[in-house]
Amino acid sequence: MPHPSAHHPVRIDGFEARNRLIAAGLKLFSEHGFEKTSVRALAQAAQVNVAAVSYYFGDKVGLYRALFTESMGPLRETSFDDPAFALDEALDRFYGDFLEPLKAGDDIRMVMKLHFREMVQPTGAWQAALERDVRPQHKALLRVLTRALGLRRPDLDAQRLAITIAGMAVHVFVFQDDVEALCPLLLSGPKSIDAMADRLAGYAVSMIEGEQRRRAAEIGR
Amino acid sequence: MPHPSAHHPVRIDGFEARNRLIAAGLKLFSEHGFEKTSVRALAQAAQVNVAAVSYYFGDKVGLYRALFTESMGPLRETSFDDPAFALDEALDRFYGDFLEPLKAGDDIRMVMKLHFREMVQPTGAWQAALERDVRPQHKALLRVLTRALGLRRPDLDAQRLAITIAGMAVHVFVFQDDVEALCPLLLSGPKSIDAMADRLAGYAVSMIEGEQRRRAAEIGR
DNA sequence: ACAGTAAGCAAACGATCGTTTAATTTAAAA
DNA sequence: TTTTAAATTAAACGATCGTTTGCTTACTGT
Repeated sequence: MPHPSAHHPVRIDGFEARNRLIAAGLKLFSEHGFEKTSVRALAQAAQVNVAAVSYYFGDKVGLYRALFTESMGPLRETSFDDPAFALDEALDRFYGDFLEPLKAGDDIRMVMKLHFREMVQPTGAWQAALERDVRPQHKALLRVLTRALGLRRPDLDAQRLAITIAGMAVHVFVFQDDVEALCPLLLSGPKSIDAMADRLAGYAVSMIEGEQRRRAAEIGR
Repeated sequence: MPHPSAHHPVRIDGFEARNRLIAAGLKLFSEHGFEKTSVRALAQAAQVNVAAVSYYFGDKVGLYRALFTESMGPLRETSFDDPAFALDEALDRFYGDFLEPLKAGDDIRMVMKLHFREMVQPTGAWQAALERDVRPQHKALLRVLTRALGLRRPDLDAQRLAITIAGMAVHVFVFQDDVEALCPLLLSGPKSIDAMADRLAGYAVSMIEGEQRRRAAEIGR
């Protein structure tokens, strides 16, 4: 009775229950977290039997891992660190790409919420995603910054800048709900999100220019 | 057999077990979250009987609420928005005050971790703390910004700035572990934290100056 | 010394959890 | 139609959860 993902099943309609479980898991896990979502609640939301979870995914964490990896879709190509880009162009692309999923439907928003929930409550699935998705983006950003600051290798202050600039993008996702509660107009609709990405890029440019001045002044004295 | 917090108990040594439970709860809740921390694990860590939790706090969430409010200590006076301060002074104080708890012992760090964990996994205790602690800080920050931008009332772009500037401080707390994993030197020791607060204030100043220029250019065209 | 009360404890309670079992239904292959 | 295996189901499993129950211990005040 192993779940059929190993030896490909013949039946097609059986995957409908599987898909419904994925959808229900995405909704419930992102809403209430992994621990507070019971298998029975998942089954009820997906309108399947309780046993379907272990039947299709082995166990509860199997379902979690499956929707965590499957629902993320293909990894977007990141190329904002192309030396051909000016600094503001690169940052425009960085924030534009980063916040773009926010404009899509609720599904992707739930996936994002799941991911960033994992950062605070690591269940193990995050570590893999971090190494594969976040680390390259961070290193690319660090490359852009070292170039902008005229460094050969990133130093501690370049790291501080990179962490902060990336953190501004992350912040929009993580505290999405709080932000919307505080100021609903700030992230409503694609227009507002584009504007936010625009502003964030502007902020980052200002920060980098300020850092350039700070370094110049520090060398001067 | 109601827990003695209502009718103040006479015995003193009984509070030792209570204090140990608070300490253990602070540690375990901040490490593993509320759901994944069992009452038995709490009792074992505090070296008390399982029944002690309901004896002293009524139930598990009673312990949680108690340590959530008690361990936070007296609310710090926030006065960074004094009009007498220059912009950079105000922001220095803002980030300095905000990050100062990071320099203290592990206890306060755990309290902070608890608080920001609540933001992602609200258990209800957060909403009260948000209205009482965060909202005033945010409004004060907004006051500083409207003054710096020469506005009469905060507009959408001022809100964007405020959210981002505050978010940079929050980010340090929430992703403290990830940041330390990525670059251990960035937040180790009071010196590094002071430096981080210093840089963040500088970033914020740069952002605000950039925003001033952006507004001037927008009016110009 | 003795009564009164807070504190501490082992044990058990009922509920819910994730998971498994065994039997039945369904539908494609023979 | 018969066969075969996947899909689905109700029921139960063992474990763990938060909490409660009596009972014993230790201390205080009269």
